[in-house]
Amino acid sequence: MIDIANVVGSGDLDVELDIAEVELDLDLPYTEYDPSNYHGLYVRLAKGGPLITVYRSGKYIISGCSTFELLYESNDRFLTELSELEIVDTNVETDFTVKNLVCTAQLDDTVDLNTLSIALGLELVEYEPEQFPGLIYRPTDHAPVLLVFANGKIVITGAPNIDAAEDAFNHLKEQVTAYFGS
DNA sequence: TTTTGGCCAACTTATATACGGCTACGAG
DNA sequence: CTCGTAGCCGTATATAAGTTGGCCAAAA
Repeated sequence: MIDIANVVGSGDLDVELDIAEVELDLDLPYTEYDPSNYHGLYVRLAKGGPLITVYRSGKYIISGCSTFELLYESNDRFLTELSELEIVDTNVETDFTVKNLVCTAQLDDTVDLNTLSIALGLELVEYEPEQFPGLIYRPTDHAPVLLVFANGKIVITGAPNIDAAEDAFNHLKEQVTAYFGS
């Protein structure tokens, strides 16, 4: 079983924006625009909620969602706010899509990461415990990258959808089972 | 030699994971 | 004063975005 920690999506409003003005027009309590720090406008619809980063080009990113539902709901609310200000049409098509999923999972047992490096194939693994305690695994036939920790905890990142994340995790489990036995 | 252009990389955000190092604070 | 602990930072991963700065080379 894997859990979603973060979902990231992006879309395109297809209009050039004066983001300083957009910040004023939105009149929301949790926005931030500091070009000396970063050129994107940060918008949160709720305190501590998902972050929407808006660019001059009209492209935007939503990150920090723990569910797909929250991601799409945030997108809808954001577009509603913008259409109420007549910045975009009510039925604007932004081609909003999920770009990255960060998930966590757990192996049944602890793992010796040095042994696992050999089992997975040294050319697909990065493991430098003095630099970072997790083993980094980039499977050949799976898009996600997996971080494996000695206590059996796993982080799966870079998946475009939940199936890709699950497939990558199942692949890792098969490798572990095949090499270490069940 | 100086200026200009092009290219690439870092920057920022969220998030889980965990380890070493550092700072700060409280207690003995 | 010293020791222990707690909390935070940097280490690394992916991804979208656009700007900016650095570096190198070529032209003036």
